[in-house]
Amino acid sequence: MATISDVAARAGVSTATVSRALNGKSTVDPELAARVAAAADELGYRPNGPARNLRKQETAVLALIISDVENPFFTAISRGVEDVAHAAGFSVVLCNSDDDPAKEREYLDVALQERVAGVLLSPTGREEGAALLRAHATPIVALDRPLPGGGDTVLVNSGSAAKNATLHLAEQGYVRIGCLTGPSGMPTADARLNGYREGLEAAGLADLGLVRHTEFRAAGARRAARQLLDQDEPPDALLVANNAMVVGVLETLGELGLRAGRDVGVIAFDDAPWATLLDPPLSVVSQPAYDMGSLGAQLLLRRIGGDRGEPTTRTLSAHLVARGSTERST
Amino acid sequence: MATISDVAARAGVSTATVSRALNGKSTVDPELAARVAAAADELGYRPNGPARNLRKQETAVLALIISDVENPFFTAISRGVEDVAHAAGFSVVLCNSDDDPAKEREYLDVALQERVAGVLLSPTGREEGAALLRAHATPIVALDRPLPGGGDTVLVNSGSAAKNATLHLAEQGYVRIGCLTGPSGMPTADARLNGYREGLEAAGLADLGLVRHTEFRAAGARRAARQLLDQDEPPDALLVANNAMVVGVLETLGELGLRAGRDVGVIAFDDAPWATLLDPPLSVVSQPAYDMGSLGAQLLLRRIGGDRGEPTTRTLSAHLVARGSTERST
DNA sequence: TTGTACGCGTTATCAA
DNA sequence: TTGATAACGCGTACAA
Repeated sequence: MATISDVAARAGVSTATVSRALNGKSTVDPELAARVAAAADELGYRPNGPARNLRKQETAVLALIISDVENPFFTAISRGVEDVAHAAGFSVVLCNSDDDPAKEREYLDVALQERVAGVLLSPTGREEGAALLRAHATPIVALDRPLPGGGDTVLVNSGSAAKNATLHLAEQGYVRIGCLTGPSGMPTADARLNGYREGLEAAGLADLGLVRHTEFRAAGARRAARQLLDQDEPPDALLVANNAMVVGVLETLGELGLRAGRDVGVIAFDDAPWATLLDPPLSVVSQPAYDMGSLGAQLLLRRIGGDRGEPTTRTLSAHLVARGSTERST
Repeated sequence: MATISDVAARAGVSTATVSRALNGKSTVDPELAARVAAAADELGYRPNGPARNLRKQETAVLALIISDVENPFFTAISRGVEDVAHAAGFSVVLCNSDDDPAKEREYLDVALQERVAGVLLSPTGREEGAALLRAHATPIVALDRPLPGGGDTVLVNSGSAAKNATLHLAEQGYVRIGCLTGPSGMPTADARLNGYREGLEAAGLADLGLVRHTEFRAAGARRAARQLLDQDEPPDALLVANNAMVVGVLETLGELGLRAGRDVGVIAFDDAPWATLLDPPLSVVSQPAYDMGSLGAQLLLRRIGGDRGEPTTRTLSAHLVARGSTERST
């Protein structure tokens, strides 16, 4: 592949002039610049990225470490990140941690090694990973979940949204409200559970212990829902902590011949295009995932740009979308 | 950040020895190797990726250029790619082309500039992009859509799957079968349309011109479905070319008070977790997206490994999953 | 305004 | 087995 000296030779100038011309420095004779441009074009010259990165001691690459691209919540985040990054001339390397601390750590190592300009991380839990990055002065922004040691963070008010959702269920007349949340120890799972409990209390409802922890997936939720609903005194409503899980819950309802809304109130985190297609339509807590991604990327780019201000935490608002699955009369 | 010479100084050896020790060359005294490892550990040393890439004239990075990560079909592909790449020690940079040739071209430029080891591309259409890569000897694998100039490709038999889906509708007693497909000129859209026409013919049904082209999104499909169904002689069944579009179609059915299956048979490309939650459950043509990704990555890695064999095209099979939305009696 | 020459951090070659 | 040294391709300080 053609190098800068090939271009220089062809244009009859020095490599320095080529570099200057191609990088748009003003201090270059227009005629020479034209010759250089022509030569570069003819040779199909592309600056060698690694060489340039080495020389400049910086890259235009962001690492985005999330649990799973197949989760619509995270794909929306990643789309927000990508759009902002791309507009600023940055590339994004995407990493699936599968919520596995070891995998997360591994990707952080790669990010460090490749000298990425910054990292967007949805932390699996209590990490020493954060310290790792800080020690190497690589800017980092936490998404969706806080970073143990602090730092720039973009969150959603999961807890209060869960509380509101619980209150909404209570207002609709449900009295035995249960909750399916994620693995205990995972911040979002815990926040939603706490919000749920606050909601029960605020509504004056007793906590009947109708709670199950499971991984954030349909299969686990299916089992958990089955357990809860097979009890002697089953819940008459469920707050479900994410989109994948509610699929399992609704399947289980179907198997048991129960109808969402009428028999069991259902509300879940994360809206989806298909939520309105269900019968009854699914009530949800809609999270601004795309905005989280784009805001996080903006924060990160500011740091990369040299901002040394205090760490900021931005908390975005989820909002409740009431549909038929939380109406008894449905 | 610590460099290799820092480590060398601390361990009291030369940089060459450090390099050898850290890269596990056998020709290094165990005791020295231990000293090096200790020094590297104490300094928190990470080899400088760009420097190494420059020196080795190769990177362990794959570029994946798809139209949109928010499309579940492509996220499944990207997950397949990522898993295989990661297992082989490669990173993946993810790019959303939005089916815009200009954006695709831009990303190809970046990929070339960063000297990625290879590219996985879902081509927007008739490209000169392929030629670009070939000219620079960067291995490329086309996913889901063929590359104009040929080359390694992983496809799905969209066309025959569409034909089967059409035959299935005909067998179920539908006689005025329409088709909503993607933009004309896009290979998958055209293949599905052609398959649909073959299906009509094989079933002995007249082609009534019940075809609409739209972008692969819900909004376009909504308008198109409305147009078709508002006709004097509307279709009694629809073959829909993807998952996002069928959301628009089903919404439109709902607005018009029509029931899938009973009033209008519906079958769409791409299965989804929520397809069975609908009433009636949605019949689909299920595509092996994850496998496409992982197979594509394997093909690419083989090329990167130096395989100079003939270009291969692998065509995977989609399969029909009949559910309630293609049953008149539902 | 242009050119020469150095160094970014590694790995690979060659002698020792 | 080890060390000195030369690249890899680029950007930039300095000299012209």
